[in-house]
Amino acid sequence: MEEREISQAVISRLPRYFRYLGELRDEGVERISSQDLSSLMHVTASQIRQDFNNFGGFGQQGYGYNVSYLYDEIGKILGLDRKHNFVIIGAGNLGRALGNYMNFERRGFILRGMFDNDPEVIGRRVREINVMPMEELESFIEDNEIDIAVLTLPKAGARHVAERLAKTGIRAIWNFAHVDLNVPESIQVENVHLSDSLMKLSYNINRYMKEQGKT
Amino acid sequence: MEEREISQAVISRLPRYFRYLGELRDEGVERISSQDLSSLMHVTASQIRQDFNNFGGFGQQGYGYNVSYLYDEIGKILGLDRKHNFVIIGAGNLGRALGNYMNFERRGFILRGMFDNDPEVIGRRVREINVMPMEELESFIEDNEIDIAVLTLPKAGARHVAERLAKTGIRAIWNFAHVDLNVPESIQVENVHLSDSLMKLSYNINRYMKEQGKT
DNA sequence: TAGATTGTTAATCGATTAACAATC
DNA sequence: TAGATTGTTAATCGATTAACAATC
Repeated sequence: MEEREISQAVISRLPRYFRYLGELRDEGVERISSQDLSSLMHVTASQIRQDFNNFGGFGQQGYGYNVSYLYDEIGKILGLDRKHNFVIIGAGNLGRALGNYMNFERRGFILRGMFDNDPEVIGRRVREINVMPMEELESFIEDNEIDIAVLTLPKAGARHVAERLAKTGIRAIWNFAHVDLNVPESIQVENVHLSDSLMKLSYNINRYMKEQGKT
Repeated sequence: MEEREISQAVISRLPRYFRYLGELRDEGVERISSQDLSSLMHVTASQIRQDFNNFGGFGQQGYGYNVSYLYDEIGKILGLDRKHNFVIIGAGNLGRALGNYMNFERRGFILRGMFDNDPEVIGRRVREINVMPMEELESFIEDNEIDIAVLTLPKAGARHVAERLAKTGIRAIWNFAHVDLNVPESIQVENVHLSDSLMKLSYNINRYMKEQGKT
């Protein structure tokens, strides 16, 4: 039924719907029309209906969408009804910050281990997790059914680690390093290139200043 | 000359070009054709030429593009030839991690201050910066020509702080909080919604598993 | 039943790719 | 000059929006 290939443009919008529906649900709102949701989220009602219909009809004519039901369904589509074990590779500032961030747990993402090759850092505790040496990476992944590896280390290291990961049973890499990784198709990669994001911001600051200067 | 409105799709690709060109330059590569760059970056040569031509002709027929020149030009387009002072609001794990990250400085983004309202955290040092109380935010922004505010605090706080920021001379917000901010057009907002990114990853893991199960 | 609002088809818009003339 | 490769126009593709019949 839901076999058509869904475009990544649609996928990228799902978490935002999920966020808004969660807030509506918490406020006790029971139902919402695409029209009302559209003015709340500043997107067109048409897009909302198209997006939801990629996954089958979640609404009801004349009524709209049941907030709580829709929230749950989108959660399922996003796979948030499952548990995912993850490890963090690179226990520097960013790695430790992500390790300490508890909200991922709420969504079913469970931190199982952290790795680093700096003797200074190995053995340190982040919550109840000990930072382990890189040698133990592969065996730990196998033994603990790890799905996701979070890469928070410098460029060169990231490329190398990605190659090691490609040989394990890992399913996905959440990549914070400033490189594009080259891994088999079976491993999903999601990049968070913070400096790219900052550069976009920088561009837009400049653009706005120029526009003002001109008009 | 470069007055046409450039689409955000193009802008989003610029940092990636910049990254590849920087690496080529560091490797001593002097020139590159759109064809060669295209196979390196796994995009079409046509797209590369279209993208660059949004900003005027950077290449030369029969020759290609001068790597170092193109790198500099894209840097300028992104506004990386200027200095931007920034503050971090929310000195939790993520805020401190970003504060400690030195690479932003290399691109002209200079950390000037950090703020929090938790007495536990106020006064702590991150590099040479003292975490200040929230009361001092507005005056500090005025006195130190702050361009960018990085928001690394919980939802509710973020919305409130964004309102306060809207009344200052700030130019941009780099928003790590899981809310959409409502600020005047004159303030550029770039969102880094980490949990959205993680959900996308989760979706793609699931999708791949389903595809495998079927075929 | 009448009114509301979805699900879905058709129209539009924008972004990507292909093709090729211009030119170094 | 001949070959290479850009800059740019035209064609295609995909995503968004509009419109409306289906239906609760």
